[in-house]
Amino acid sequence: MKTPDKKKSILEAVEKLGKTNRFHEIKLDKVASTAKVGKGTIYLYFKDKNDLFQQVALNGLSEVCDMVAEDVQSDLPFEQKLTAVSSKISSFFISRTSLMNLLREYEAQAGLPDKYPCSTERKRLFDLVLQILQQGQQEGKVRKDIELPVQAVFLLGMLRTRDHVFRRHHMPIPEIDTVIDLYLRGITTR
Amino acid sequence: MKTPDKKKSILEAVEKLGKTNRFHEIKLDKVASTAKVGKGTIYLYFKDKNDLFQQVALNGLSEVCDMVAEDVQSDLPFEQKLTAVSSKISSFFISRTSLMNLLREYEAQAGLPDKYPCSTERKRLFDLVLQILQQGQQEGKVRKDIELPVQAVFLLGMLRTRDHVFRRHHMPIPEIDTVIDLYLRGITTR
Amino acid sequence: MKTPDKKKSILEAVEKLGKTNRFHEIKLDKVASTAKVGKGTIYLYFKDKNDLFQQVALNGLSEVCDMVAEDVQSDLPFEQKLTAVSSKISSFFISRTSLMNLLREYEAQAGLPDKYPCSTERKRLFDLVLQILQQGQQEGKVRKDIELPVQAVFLLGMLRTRDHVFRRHHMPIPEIDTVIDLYLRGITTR
Amino acid sequence: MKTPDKKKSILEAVEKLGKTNRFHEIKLDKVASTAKVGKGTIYLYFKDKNDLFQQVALNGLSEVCDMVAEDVQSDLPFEQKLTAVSSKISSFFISRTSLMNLLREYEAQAGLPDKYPCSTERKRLFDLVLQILQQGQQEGKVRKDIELPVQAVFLLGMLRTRDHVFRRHHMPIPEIDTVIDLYLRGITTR
DNA sequence: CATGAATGAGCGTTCATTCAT
DNA sequence: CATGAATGAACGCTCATTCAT
Repeated sequence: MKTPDKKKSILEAVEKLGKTNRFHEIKLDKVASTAKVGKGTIYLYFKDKNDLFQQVALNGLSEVCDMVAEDVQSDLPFEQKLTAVSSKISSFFISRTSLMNLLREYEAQAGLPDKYPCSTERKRLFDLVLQILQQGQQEGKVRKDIELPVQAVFLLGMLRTRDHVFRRHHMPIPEIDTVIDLYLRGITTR
Repeated sequence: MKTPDKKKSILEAVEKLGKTNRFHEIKLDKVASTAKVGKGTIYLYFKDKNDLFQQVALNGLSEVCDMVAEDVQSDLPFEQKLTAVSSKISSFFISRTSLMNLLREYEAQAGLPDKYPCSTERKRLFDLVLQILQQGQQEGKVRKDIELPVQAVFLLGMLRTRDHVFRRHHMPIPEIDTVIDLYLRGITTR
Repeated sequence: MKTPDKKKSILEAVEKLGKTNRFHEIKLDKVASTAKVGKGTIYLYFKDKNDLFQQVALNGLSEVCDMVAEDVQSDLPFEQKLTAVSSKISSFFISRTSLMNLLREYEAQAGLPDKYPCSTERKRLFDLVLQILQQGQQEGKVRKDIELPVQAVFLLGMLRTRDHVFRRHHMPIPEIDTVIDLYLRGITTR
Repeated sequence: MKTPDKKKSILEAVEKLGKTNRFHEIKLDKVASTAKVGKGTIYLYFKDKNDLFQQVALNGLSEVCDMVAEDVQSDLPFEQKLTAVSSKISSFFISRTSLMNLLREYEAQAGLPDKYPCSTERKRLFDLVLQILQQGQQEGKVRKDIELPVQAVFLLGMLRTRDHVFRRHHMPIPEIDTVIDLYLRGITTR
């Protein structure tokens, strides 16, 4: 096994364990044995437990961002692009729930507002969404009386809601088209 | 100091400490000293740490539910009632961010879907929101092509987003009217 | 309930609880509730937990001593007296196993050799047995080549063995006559 | 210091501390410092405090059993074999009083009759003694009117008495020959 | 580089004891 | 006298981190 493989298998082990445990309940002993790596090895690649977990979260976020970035570049019309990107983000959230939980746990803590590396990646995703909305606005399809960043935040919020809340309460997850429809047109009858 | 005061001050201490720490980082020693109570006293009123934290969360939820329940009974028209209730929920979320974090930490853990008491209270809040949307539908103001529970979930999701995301990213929190406007009419221009 | 009753019911509670628990596992909370007495009341009659338990043991020992003392005064011939007394001691041991366990737990600890009050009572029992053996020696029935105190110790030892070991290993308890027969004549064929 | 040494020094530390304290009074902190070992190290070799103490007791018992087993195989005549073995058992008891106290504390607790590993070792010692008595019976030297197991129990009982009672009451410990003599011939004059 | 035995600070929890009522 | 709510010292155990190999 080559060196960088060890780092990777450690990161994967954490995410895997996250599927069945709250993150702060994961023990490094378990991570090491799951990754089939000595416990000391973890400290070769990560400063400490916090750093390890942060990198897990960061890795995941980067992955979505990269995927989404491609779509944003395409020259689809606004609605289609919005739907395509939202679908990607949301299914990523859903398939890697544990990772999103980790992120949430980390961000729940008070301190770390800017200094911490996930923010940068978060910002990148946010900017990508913003770009789409700007395109929509240029196409005259998006409201101008509400600031775009606010609108962007709520799109991401709805996608996260789709990912988390329904499953938690044993409700069927709505189609992504339904979500986008709600986002675009609201709940009001026409 | 009489008995119920001690229990209350313990609950308050936890919530206070939650403002500056992730909940699983709160030490009972600190809770005791913050509440100005002996460490053993905690165990007079709570089975263990988990029980204590669960009661903190439950208490908070019940409080919102009670507040909201009143408004739901009023005979305001749909939009006004929706705004009023949303405002209450959201400002409660905002003023007790630490408590919502606690709730989230608890719900992030795998098991405990129904058995745990917060679910009941959560459901109550959900049902209250649902009632309002039903009224809206009877007034012909709410879409019928999307199931009401789905719409209810997203309202609560947006309120939570308002509470959490903006502050985390140092963006100004949008007015509750803006949020409701987005929720009602979506981002699309008319 | 008159005052001295409280003390008595506390003592009884301890002995009762000793039937199902090792003594050092008994909590004063449980003692108080078993005795139907406030927890503070225990400290009205006993200096502390140690004192309480010591008095329980002492009480029990005194009881046997008193019972045995009567028989020792009787003018039965040696063997009969020996059997009668042994029977009394042993059945007392058996019926109050928990109390004997307490005594054993207390005496297992290093310090307390003389100063502690049970020794006196122990000595009294020992002296009573010694008296019987002296009578036996006067009647010419007891060996003179082995010191009487040694013989006395082993009689008590055998009675304690009868009480404890057999039950612990699920063996039928031998008749007291068998025990005395072994004690008097040994295991050798004639 | 290599691995098995650590386990051994922990076991020895417990036994050493047992000489001056009742066993349930021994704190793991003290065990660790006495063994010159980190507190956590104890948990590398033992499941918990109970397991540690049980292994201490078990170890000791096994040791006597092994020693005694040799002698039982020898082809000495009955009385000599009995004396030799008894001497070994008793001096072991005496030199490891603390360990026997531990055993007693463990066996004093209610449940655990068979399930717990010391029972097996106890049984082994018992069986060895039984073998000697059987030999004695074959040589026509041991009574047949009393069941051998009963006789075996009382031999062990007397040895334990020799170990414990005399020292506790500051009496000189009788010679092992005296004890065996009493056991073989009883207290009666011939 | 890689390991995992060893560590010990730190936590949740218990329970004998106190004292205001 | 009697109570039991309140206390906090003390314990068993965990687990992130280190370091000798």
